[in-house]
Amino acid sequence: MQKPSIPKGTRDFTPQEMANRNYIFDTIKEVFRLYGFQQIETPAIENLSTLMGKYGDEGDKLLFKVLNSGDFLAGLSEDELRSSTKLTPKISEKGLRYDLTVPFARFVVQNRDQISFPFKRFQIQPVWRADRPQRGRYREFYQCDVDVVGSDSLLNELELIQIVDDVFRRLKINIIVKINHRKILSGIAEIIGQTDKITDITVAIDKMDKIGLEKVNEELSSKGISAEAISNLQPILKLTGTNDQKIEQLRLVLSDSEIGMKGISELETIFGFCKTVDVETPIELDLTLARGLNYYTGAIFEVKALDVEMGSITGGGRYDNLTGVFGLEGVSGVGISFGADRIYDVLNQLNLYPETSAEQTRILFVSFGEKELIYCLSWLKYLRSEGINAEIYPEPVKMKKQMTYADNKQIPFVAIVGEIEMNAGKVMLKNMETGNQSLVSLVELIENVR
RNA sequence: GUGGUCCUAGCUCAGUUGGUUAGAGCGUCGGAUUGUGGUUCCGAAGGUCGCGGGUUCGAGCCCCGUGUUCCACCCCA
Repeated sequence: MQKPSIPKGTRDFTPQEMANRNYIFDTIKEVFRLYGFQQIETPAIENLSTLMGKYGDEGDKLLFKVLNSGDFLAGLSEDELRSSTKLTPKISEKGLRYDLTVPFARFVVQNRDQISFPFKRFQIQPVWRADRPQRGRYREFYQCDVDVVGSDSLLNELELIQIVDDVFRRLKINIIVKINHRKILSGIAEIIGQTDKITDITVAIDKMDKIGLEKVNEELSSKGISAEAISNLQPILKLTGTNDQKIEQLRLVLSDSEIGMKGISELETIFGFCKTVDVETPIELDLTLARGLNYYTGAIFEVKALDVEMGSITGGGRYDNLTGVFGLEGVSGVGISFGADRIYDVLNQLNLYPETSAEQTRILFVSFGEKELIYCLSWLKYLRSEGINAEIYPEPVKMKKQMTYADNKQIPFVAIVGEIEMNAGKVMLKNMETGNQSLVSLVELIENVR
């Protein structure tokens, strides 16, 4: 017999774990709806043509590809069989979704006749990445995306920040929102005369936190960025002070860059909005925040948990033309993605789950024979019609066994039914916590259990 | 993709310089208790020591390969 196992980076979830996970999903959903977002779903598999080339070379490598059906090797030449880059497109035309944003862009383009803009959607589904699993990193994990497309207004950015504030307040996780702007990063590249190196620059300074200033400079240098440019970059990397102070300093440095100044003014607007509505969560302008995905064009966000060592638990930003690659130009979008599994890890480490779980059985019927089982059925039906979670132990086995079942499932009430109870038209109701029990009628039962 | 690390019962882990028949706790099942769980006591089941090869009279222990776990890099939620 083989030992069963699951693929690396995937997990099973027990009933208790699912109760905890649903607490997260339900909280997030509730907040999303509060802001007027509507749920959609898209398929787990997409055409590879939809996915490839949207996440950079690295992303393409991390896509799970699905083998074609049938004799997929038929008619292939020697040459094609030997090169995996030539072979892959021949034998696989579908892949598992890598995130929810690109499938959403596809959805918008394909269903534009049924969508009125601005379109506010949320989507909670698993995504798959052929990454090496490690702490906070899985091959299958859930993202909870909220996006607004078809509106350039920075009020959307504000609402996303409010949603973040709201969700993590409800989950009782202390966070900091880091914010940056792609146009400011572009402005910086422009000022130091390295516009073509914008990706290398952002990737390098994204690591400031992790590897420090010196190593970042080394990496910049190894990417072929001149010593002069690196030296021009230093004041920006070392920016300190409040957000307002940082913006003042940036305004000086970027005064000759039109795009940079545009970014500054957008961020100022967003900060202004946040003050207007009193967002309490700390928000920090962090120029080292770059985010890998290259489709962002405006504000970019990232959320870090303050009390736990963990990668970002939420992230997103504005992308001006995501639908362009699918043939719909001029639709701007902004969105964020809550990493449900990392949030789950944070909650587990801090043990922040609420005491009560609504998914529990309230009362278990325990019986001694076939007649008693039948007697219980109408009671069960009535309790359920009253919205009380009730179940019956389906076999009249030894009482100890049935009681243990109730105990393990932490069911607070047990109704014991034998001949005495049946003859009286009642049940013996036992409170499992106190151990007290009494003979009760149906009406009394509901009063006690509810 | 690169480097390191872990793996012994369902779970958490002991296991001496390589030496007879591999242990414990928890959990499971049965009994003490024919209509009463969470406490207690007694008993039982449960293992190809990740897998494959090698060294040896003899391998859970040493060597090689491989898978997996966790960690770091790359990248990312």
